[in-house]
Amino acid sequence: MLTLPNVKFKDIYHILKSNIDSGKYDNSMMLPTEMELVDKFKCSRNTVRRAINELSKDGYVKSVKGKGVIILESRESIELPIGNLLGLQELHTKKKFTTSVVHFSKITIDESLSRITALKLDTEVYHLHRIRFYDNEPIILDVNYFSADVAKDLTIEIAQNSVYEYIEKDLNTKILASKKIIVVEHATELDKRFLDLGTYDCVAVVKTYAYTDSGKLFEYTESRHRPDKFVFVESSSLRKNI
Amino acid sequence: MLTLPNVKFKDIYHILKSNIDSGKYDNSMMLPTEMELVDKFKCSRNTVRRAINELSKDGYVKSVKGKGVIILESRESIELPIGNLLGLQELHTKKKFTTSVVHFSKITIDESLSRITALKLDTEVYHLHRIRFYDNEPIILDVNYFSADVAKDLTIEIAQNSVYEYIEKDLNTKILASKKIIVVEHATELDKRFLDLGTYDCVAVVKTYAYTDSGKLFEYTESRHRPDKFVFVESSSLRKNI
DNA sequence: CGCGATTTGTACGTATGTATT
DNA sequence: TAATACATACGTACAAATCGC
Repeated sequence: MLTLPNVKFKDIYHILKSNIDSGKYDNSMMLPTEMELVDKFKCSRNTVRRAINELSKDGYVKSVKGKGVIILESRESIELPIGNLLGLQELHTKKKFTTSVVHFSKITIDESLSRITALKLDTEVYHLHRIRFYDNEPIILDVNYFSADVAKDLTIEIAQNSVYEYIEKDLNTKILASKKIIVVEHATELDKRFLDLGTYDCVAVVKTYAYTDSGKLFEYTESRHRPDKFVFVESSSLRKNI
Repeated sequence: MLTLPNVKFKDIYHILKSNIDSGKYDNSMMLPTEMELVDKFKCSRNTVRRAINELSKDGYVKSVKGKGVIILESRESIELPIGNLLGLQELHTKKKFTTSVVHFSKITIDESLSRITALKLDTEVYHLHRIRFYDNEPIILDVNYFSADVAKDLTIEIAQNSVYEYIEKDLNTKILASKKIIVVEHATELDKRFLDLGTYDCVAVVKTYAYTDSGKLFEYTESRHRPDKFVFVESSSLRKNI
C-alpha cells in the first residue's frame, strides 16, 4: 500500500526533509543553494525548486530572494504537544477508531437545509448521525449529508465503515477537494447525549464541504468534537500577496 | 499601498478568478485547457500552470490528469455564512479593530514557559496581554511572548498598534512564516474578566508560533477568542500523497 | 476491449529580473 | 558595485490518466 516514489521531486523532498529532521543543516539554518542541490541530485533547477516548494508548504523552510532557503527551527517541540491528541486528517485511516451509526435516513434538502449545507434545493441525501470512538471513548459526533446521487445505495453497514472508501472504490467516484470551517458552538442535546462532555458545554465543530470528480458539492458534514480531544494544525507559509 | 501586479502569472490568476466568480465557465464546470489559455494569454504553459496552481490552493479549482481543470461549485454559498463573522487573517489590516494593552512586562523564559511557548530557555521576552475590540466589543484576548532580541525596545504604545509593523518597518526584520494550532479550552479567570463570554464557558484558542528572517522562533501567542465570534477557514485541496 | 487523441504531470534547459550581501 | 541566489518566464519533450470511437 506504500506509494513508492518514482518521482524525482518527491525523492528530493523526502531526502531534504529527513536531513532537516536529523539536524544535518542545523548550524547554518539554511538549505544548500538551489544550484548546489542541482549538482548533488543531478537534476534541473526546476525540480529542486519543486521539492523546496513542498517543504515550504509543510512549514519546514522558507525561501528568501537573494538570500537562500531558511530552515524554520523548533519543529519537534511544536509538534510534540499535538502528538497525543488526534489530528483531523487521520480520521479515515487510523485503525483505533470505531464508528457507530445512530441515525440513518434518506431526506430531501429543503430551503432551510439548503442554507445550512449549501447543497442544492430538492437534492436527495442520506442523512446520518455517527459516533466516532477512539479507544472506546466517544470523541466526535458526525452529522452527515451525502448526496444520494453520488453515494448511491448507501447502507448502514457501509456507513459503519468508510463512506469515502465506498464512494471511491466501489462507486469509482473520486473525491477531489474539501473546504473546512471551524467554529465553536454550544453543545446541543444530541452532543450531550452521545459525547462524554464532562464539564464542557461547548463543542468544536468542523464543517466540511466536499466535492467530487465533476466539481459538484456532494457532502456537507458537521464533525462535532469533544473540546478536550480537538486539535487543528495549520502551517501557513505566510503567502505572498497575490 | 496596492501591489500592482506586474507579474504575469498573478494577472492570469486574477483574470481566471474573476471569470470563475462571474460564472463565465459555469456550464462546463471546467476551465479552458491549458493550451487554450496559453493561446489566450500569449504566454508559456508553465505560466498558465502557475496561475492554476494558485487557484487550486484557494480551493477554486482542481486539476485532474487527462481530464482538465475542474471548477469547484458553490463557492459563494459557502463563503456566505462566514461573511458576517470575522476571519483571522484580516486582524492586522482591518480598521475597526482597536487594541488595549492590559499587561506589559519583560520576563525570562523558564522551563515551564519553554514547554508552553517552544521558546528557548533563558530567552528574554516581552509578555503582553492585549484585548482586541471589534466595534467596541471585546473579541479576543491575546497573550503574547515576543523575543526581546527581535522586538527590541518594545513599548506599550507600539503594542497598542501593530507589533508586526514595528518589527518589519522600524526594525527592518521580516516575519517569515507561522504555525497555528487551534484548540478549545475552558475559559480562565482572565478570559472571563476581559471577554464578554455570556453563556459560554469555553474559548477558542489559536496558538501561533512565528519565525523571523533567520529562521528563529521569535513569538508565541495565544489568541483566546470568544466562541461566538470565532471562525477558521481552510480550503484544503486534498493534497496528493508525497 | 483496445487504440488513438486529448489533457495534465514531470523534467530538462535557458535567459533575464530582482533582492541580498 | 559586483557577486550571489532566488523569482519569473519562455521553450521542449515525454509520461500518464482520461475519454471517445
